[in-house]
Amino acid sequence: LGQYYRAMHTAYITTPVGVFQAQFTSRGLAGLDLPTGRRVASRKTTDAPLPPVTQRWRREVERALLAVLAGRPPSKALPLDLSVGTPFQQQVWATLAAIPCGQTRTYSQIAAAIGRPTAVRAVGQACGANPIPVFIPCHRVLAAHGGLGGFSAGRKWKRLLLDCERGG
DNA sequence: CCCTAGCGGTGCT
DNA sequence: AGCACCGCTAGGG
Repeated sequence: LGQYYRAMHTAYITTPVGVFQAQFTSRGLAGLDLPTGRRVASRKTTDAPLPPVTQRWRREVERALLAVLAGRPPSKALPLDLSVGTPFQQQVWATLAAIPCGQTRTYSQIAAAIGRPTAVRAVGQACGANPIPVFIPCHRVLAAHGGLGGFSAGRKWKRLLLDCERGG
């Protein structure tokens, strides 16, 4: 398996809706920060030098992000590093990753899917701890009775991502 | 619509 | 050990 470097490399990815910030470890994409209104225009967006593998991953993430925002599912799976989570969180995140594009689930359904039907609120917390939004699609999890539910980067982003996937 | 009680994982002390 | 968070939910005004 080789050595595992937890140290992160940061890369900035510019899109029509703002500048995303990606963190990479030696295993792949480990974190994605969505644009926060104030960072969009003025913040520095120049990457420090990246190792060649990371440069390639950066291009893949950029391509995938632009595809998602254009309403198309990404063509290839990205290397994701989800090693930071607890076992419970990793179960939740794996279940999120299995929700097909264009579909949604409720927090209760996720809880049932991992065999903890009453841990609904903990599922919500695990969704909030998801370090790779968009690609671990926590935005596809909605509240039980038609509510949008929360989103760590703000409900505005949740709606935008859902609109991208619904509109086609 | 609101409010409330109950829920379970996580992190801090 | 205890305790205060939370992207929740079902039930009842």
